[in-house]
Amino acid sequence: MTSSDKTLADRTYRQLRGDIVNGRLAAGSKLKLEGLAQDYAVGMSPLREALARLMGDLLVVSEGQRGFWVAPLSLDELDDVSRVRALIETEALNAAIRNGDAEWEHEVTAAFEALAAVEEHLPHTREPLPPEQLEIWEARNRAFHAALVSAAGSPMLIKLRALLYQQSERYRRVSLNVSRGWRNVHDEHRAIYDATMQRNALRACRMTELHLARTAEEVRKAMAALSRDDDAPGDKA
Amino acid sequence: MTSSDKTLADRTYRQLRGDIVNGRLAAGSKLKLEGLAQDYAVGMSPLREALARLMGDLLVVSEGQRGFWVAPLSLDELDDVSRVRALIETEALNAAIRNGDAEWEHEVTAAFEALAAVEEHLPHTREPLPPEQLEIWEARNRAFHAALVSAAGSPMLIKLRALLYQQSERYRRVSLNVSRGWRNVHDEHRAIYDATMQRNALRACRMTELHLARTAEEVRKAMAALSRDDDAPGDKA
DNA sequence: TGTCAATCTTATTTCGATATTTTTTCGAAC
DNA sequence: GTTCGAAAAAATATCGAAATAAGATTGACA
Repeated sequence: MTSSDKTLADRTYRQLRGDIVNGRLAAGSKLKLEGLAQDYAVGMSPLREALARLMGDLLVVSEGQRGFWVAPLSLDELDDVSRVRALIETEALNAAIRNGDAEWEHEVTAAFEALAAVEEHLPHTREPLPPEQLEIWEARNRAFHAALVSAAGSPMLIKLRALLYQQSERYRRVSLNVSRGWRNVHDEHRAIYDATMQRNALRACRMTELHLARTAEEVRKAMAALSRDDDAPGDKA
Repeated sequence: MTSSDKTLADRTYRQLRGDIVNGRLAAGSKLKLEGLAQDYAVGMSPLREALARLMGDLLVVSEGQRGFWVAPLSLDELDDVSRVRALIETEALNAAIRNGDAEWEHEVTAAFEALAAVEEHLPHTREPLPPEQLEIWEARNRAFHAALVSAAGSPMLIKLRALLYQQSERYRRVSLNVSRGWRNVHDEHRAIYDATMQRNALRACRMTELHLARTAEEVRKAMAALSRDDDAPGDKA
């Protein structure tokens, strides 16, 4: 859509990726090729190509002659992803604080202010965020975290960080659908931003770890609640 | 071939991956689809699927309607990959030393001894290793490093480690074709092994870092020599 | 020398044929 | 009457080949 969609396979890859990350395609569900080909209006070849690429992003799994599934989510994997993400993200942030120049500071500031504009009047109530505002917040949150590490000077670190961020985002979306309102995520972002601008790498990394750990904890609660609901689905059969 | 080749796309993926990692398909070279389809005796569909998956492994790059290339190698990327690999690998080794049980110790020991059996009568001369012995050494080196971290208890860490190992292997293969004989790589492996068995995580990680840094240094020299040769290819035009 | 158009090469995609897995049906045994 | 298993049927994944469309190249013309 927005960026380089030179081929149908490209476009389909991006669409599928979005639909998996935001949960429109449920975790663990079977991806029936014929249905997908219809929904996305493509033939088998570009579709399979897109799915093959998504395997590399750890968003899709496949089994021999049996087809493709959306990669499942689990509490164990949530822990795993969160911990590895903290490792990568702090390493990258540390490097960025060492290497970042004035332009980087400017970009981080712009990203932070854009994010702050959304976060400052976030509902403290327990009503769920309207979908389109959620999309805006997701986009700016992603942009802020990406901007922070953009000066790390390590393409590999940045690639891995993006991979792990995307994994985390899948989990986070689960919790946002169940969430009892927003914790003070904005304060956490501000703490990271301030420490970064002061070039206090140690503090910036600690704040990042805290931020990731709290997010993971929130997701963990939401997922635990969900799986309890699955076990005891109430009255309706 | 050996493992799960349930589909043609699978087999082609593995074959291509091997041919890229061991350098049979040169870094940066164009992957002409028709030619590959002939060489690997497959149609377009499985071939493209395999290439799409290789993009996720960072072994292949593609550009819009222009096709596929073997991902290029560069000195900058070598540094980048080596550093990130050290980060991931030490983190994983540290966790493995914390978590590893007796079975893990046994597996590591078996892998080390298999590797040692090859390394102990490695030529100290400057003759290049015969290809089939090189393959054996590569396989056992890979198995040893994989065994070390296998008890890390973090699937994600292990996945990323495998990705980075594969990247490093591409670079290492370059240097082995130019190499002036083997440095005492066996002593380095033994040092890592001994520290690991003593559950001395700090020392094991330091030895690993040293091992990776030395390997990277060797590759760097080889690549620098190669690119000098490219610039001044001698008499022949 | 630069630009445009015709042509050729190559990547991309569609579509239909084939092979595999899953489900259903039917029958026999317990 | 129920359970188990085999065989047929349906659904689905995989693959190859031909059609399409995009990009690169060449050569004529200005």
